[in-house]
Amino acid sequence: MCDDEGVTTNRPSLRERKKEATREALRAAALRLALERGPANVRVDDIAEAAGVSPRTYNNYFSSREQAIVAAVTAERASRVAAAVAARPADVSLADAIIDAVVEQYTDPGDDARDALLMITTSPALRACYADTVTTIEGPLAEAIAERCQGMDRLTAQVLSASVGAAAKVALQQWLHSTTVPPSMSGFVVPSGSLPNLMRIALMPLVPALDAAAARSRH
Amino acid sequence: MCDDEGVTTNRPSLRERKKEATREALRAAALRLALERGPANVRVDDIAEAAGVSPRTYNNYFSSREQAIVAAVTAERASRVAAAVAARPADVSLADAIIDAVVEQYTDPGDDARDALLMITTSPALRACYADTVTTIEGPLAEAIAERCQGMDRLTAQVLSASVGAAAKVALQQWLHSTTVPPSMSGFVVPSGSLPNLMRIALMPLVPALDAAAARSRH
DNA sequence: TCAGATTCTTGCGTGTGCGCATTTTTGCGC
DNA sequence: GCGCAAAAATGCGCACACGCAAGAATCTGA
Repeated sequence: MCDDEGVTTNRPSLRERKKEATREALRAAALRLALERGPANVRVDDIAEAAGVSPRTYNNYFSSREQAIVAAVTAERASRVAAAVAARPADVSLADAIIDAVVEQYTDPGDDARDALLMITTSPALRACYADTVTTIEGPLAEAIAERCQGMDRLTAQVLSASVGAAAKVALQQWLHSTTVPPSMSGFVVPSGSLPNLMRIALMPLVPALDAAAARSRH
Repeated sequence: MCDDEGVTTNRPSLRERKKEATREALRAAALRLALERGPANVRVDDIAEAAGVSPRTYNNYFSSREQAIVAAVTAERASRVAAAVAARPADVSLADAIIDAVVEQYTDPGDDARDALLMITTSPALRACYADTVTTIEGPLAEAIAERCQGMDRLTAQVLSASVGAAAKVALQQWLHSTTVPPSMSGFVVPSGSLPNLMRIALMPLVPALDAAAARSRH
């Protein structure tokens, strides 16, 4: 009786909901503890305990200690990039759609993630882990590209999305590096400024490739 | 007396020679043991002992257990790619120079590395580690690109080399995946054939970007 | 030749990643 | 409601990555 399921919620079967709940709990706990005590003073046991699960379970969700912390900030960036690309009207070029979508995800989060970013930039281990998260967009982005350019073969879509991810990673590393070595050497260029700007500049060299592939896909 | 040093050998100061020697010893020992017993039955202690160093020293050279094994095959691929790009005459396009140089490094090694590759494709952990080695070319390749196109800014060179690395990685993963799932599903495309062919195809979408950047660098 | 400064090696201890087998939870058909 | 299959959580144990500090080897300059 009182079996109210599937009416308002369409798919997430209870099992997947709990799964996502614990994942979220781990993310939140990891971020909170890391902000409180500093990243170095947080053991996985602490995170697991704070999330109310076994330490072993933690590694069923995250394969490294830092992953949970950065995941709290990264979360569903990948799917949002893909969705943003798909949401762009069909008359804007593929390159513009992708660049805007990617840059959009890295514009000042403003909210509480501000100090989290600061912490990430401080810890080398977190920096590396954070830079690696850009590669997660490659899968969904490849799908979005293939969806937008019907004639394009799968491999090209994958290569393009991987290149976009690589460019974004370069920009991210450049930005992380510039923020950590403020006034010392590196006296040559570093016109960085804001991350969105830097990322937009980094993606520029790929525009010809995206345009050509898009044109080719339309015969 | 009888101090015969520095005459024939120009620089590698004893210290660096020993360093490279132990690194090579670790590579060789790792590969040999992995081929004999299978990758799963090799502990880092075994490799260290076979190379005549402490287990702790192993991690001063390689940060993961698989790294030493794949390093035996990968070795100096990165510097050879850069050298190959630099060696191409100045009248061939940047895109052709890079594609030929990259593809060249992944053409059938033929020699004893043949069965090593087979072993790598068999073990998932080694596959992942092997796919990651392509990113090592990005640094040297970026330098080679910047060297060839003097007017190009550093960031563009980095983005292009990172994109090339990403494309190569996609090709490699596709190839590794195709060789492990021979007759099952995946019934749609997979025109792979040989790795060099696949890699050449994967790099094609980047040609417009490379051409445009090269043209722009020459004003 | 020798003393001091680098750099590499090593042992130790801690925290981590993960395979495996077991127990608990969830989903589903009756 | 009930029992069974699938999947997740857990406990256990081993091997690994790495920081730290002491010791040995190498480089430097006099």
